[in-house]
Amino acid sequence: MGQDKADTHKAGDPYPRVILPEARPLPHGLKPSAEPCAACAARVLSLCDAVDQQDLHRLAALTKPRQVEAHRTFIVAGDPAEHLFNITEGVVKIYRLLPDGRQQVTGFLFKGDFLGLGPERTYAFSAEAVTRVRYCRFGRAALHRFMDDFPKVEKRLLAMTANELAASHEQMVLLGRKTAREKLASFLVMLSRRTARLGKREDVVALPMSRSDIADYLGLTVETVSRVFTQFKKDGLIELPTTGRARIKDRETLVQLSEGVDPRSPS
Amino acid sequence: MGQDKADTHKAGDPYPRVILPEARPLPHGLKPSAEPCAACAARVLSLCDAVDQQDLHRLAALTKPRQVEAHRTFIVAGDPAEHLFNITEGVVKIYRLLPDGRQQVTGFLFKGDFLGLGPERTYAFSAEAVTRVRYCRFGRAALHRFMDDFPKVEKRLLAMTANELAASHEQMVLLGRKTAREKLASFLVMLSRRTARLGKREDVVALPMSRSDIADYLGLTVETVSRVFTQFKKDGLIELPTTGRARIKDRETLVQLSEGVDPRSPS
DNA sequence: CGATCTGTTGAAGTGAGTCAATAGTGGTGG
DNA sequence: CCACCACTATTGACTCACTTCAACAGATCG
Repeated sequence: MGQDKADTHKAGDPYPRVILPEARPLPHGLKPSAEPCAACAARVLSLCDAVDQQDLHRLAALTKPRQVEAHRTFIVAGDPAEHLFNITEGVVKIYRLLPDGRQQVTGFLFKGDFLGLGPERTYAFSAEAVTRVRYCRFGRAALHRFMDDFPKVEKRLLAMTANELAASHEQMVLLGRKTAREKLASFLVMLSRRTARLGKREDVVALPMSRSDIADYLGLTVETVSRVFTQFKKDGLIELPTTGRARIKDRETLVQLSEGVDPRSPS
Repeated sequence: MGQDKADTHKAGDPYPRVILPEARPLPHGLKPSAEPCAACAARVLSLCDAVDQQDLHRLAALTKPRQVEAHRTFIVAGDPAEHLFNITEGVVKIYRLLPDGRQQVTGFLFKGDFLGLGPERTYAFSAEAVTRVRYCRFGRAALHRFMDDFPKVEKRLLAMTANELAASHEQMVLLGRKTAREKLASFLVMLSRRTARLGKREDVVALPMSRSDIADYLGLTVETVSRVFTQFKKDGLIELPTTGRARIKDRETLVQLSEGVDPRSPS
C-alpha cells in the first residue's frame, strides 16, 4: 500500500542536484567530518564497534551518513540489492507483501541495527522509515572487501545475524502460538527492553509506528490491537497518554502475559 | 512433551563406554575413516564445502560422525550451548515451547543444514530427530578457532545464516498472514523444492514428520492440517498414498495458493 | 475550522479451534 | 499369521477468538 519510489524532495528543496532516488546527504550543519564514525552515537551498538579507533577512517571512507524522512520507502522488494545499511537514528519498518496486499512486518529496526544482508541479487523485503531515519549506506562489494581486511567486523556481523535469527524464531512463536493479548504484551515488553538498553527509563516506551504497523507486525488487525490496548488500560497494565507513547504500569504482569501466562485465565 | 535426555543405548550395545548422553559414534561398518569429510555426501550442501580438499583432514579432526535414532531429543532448550551441528542425513525438528506446552516448530532441518548458531550460553530451542539422523558435531570454541584460519568457512556460515534469516522472514509471512490452505500449500511446495534440490523427482515428497509437527510448524492444529489435506485431495491437487508421503498432482495451483492466490476464491 | 487521517468502539460473521467419536497403522507376541 | 494394543490420523458437531463491516471520535494540518 502506497509505496512511492518517486521523487524524494519537495519543490524548493535546497539540494536538487544531489538528490538520490531514496535519500540525500545530510545538510551542511550535519555534513560528515573526516571522522564521522568516531563521533557516531550508534557505533557502540553496531557493526562499527568491531573496528579499532585507528582504522575508523577506512570505514568512514566507505560510506556517508544519509537521512530519509518519515514514511519514505527506501528499499523496495525486488530492487537490485546493491547496498547494506547501518541504522544510526530513528525507526525503520521492514515488511513483505502478498500479491493481494496483505502485509507482514517482519521487524522494526532501531539505532545500531544492520539491514540488507541476504544472498540474493535483489531485496526480498521493503523498508520504510517510520520516523526520520539516519543511516550509513555501504556498497555490498565494498563492505565485503573491507571485511576481508577486518575479520573482526565479519565476526561481529555473523554474531549480529545469528542474534537476528534467534529473534525471528521468537517472533514465530508469537505469530504461530500466542493470543492477541500475549502478542501485544510481548510487543510492549520488547520495546521496553529496547528502551532500557539505550539507557532510557523502561516504563515509558515510544510507539512511533501506527496501529496498523503494529497489527501487521503481530499478525492481527488494527481493530484488535486497539481493543487490546483498551483492555490493558482497563486492567491497569498501561496508560496511553498519547497515541505515540505508552507508560507501563504493571511490568511484571505484562512479562508474564508475554510468556503465555495470563493471570486472567490460568484455568 | 516427552523429551528424555536419558540413556541412549539398549542393553548389549557394543559401545557402552563411549556413550554420550544424546548420541553414539557410528558402529563399526560406518566408523569414520581418516578422511570422512572427503566422502561425505552432504559436504557440497554444507558449510564444509568451503574447505579445500587438502585441508579437509583439519576439519575432520574437529569432529566425528554421530547418529541419533528417530524421536530422540538431542538438544534441550536451556542446556549449555557447547556444540554446533552439521546435519548429514535425516530430518530434524527445531522447536520452542511456551510454559503451558504450546509448541512452535521453527524449522525442519535436512541434509547439509547447520544448527546451533546463537550468541547465548544456552540453547534457546530444542531439537528432535524426526527420522534417524546423522550429524557432525563441533565444539563451539574449536569451530571458531578453525574459522580464524579458514575465513572462507566463516563467509560461508554468514551466507548460510543470512539465508536462514530470509527464510524465517518468509515463515513470518506464512504464520502472520496466510490462511490454512495457503500455509499447507506453502509447506508442500517448500518440501517439493527441497526434494528437487537433492536431485529427486519433485512431485513425490516425503512427509516424515507427524501431522502434529506439521501443525506446530504452520501455526495450526492437527485437525485443521488433516482437513486441508482432505480438501486438497478432493480438489485434485495431491494424493496421499501413505501418511508419510504425498504426490503432487497440480504443482502450479499449489504454487499459486502458496503465494496467496486462491483459485477457489480470488473474487 | 473544515477536511482528512488515524484510532476507537460496536455489532455481526467466520475460519480455525475444541471436543468427541471413529478409523487407520504399526508394532508385539502368542 | 492374526489378535490385540497403542498411537496417529480423519471426520463431525459445535464454539469462539479474532475478523469484518460500519459508525464514530480524536488528532493533525492546511
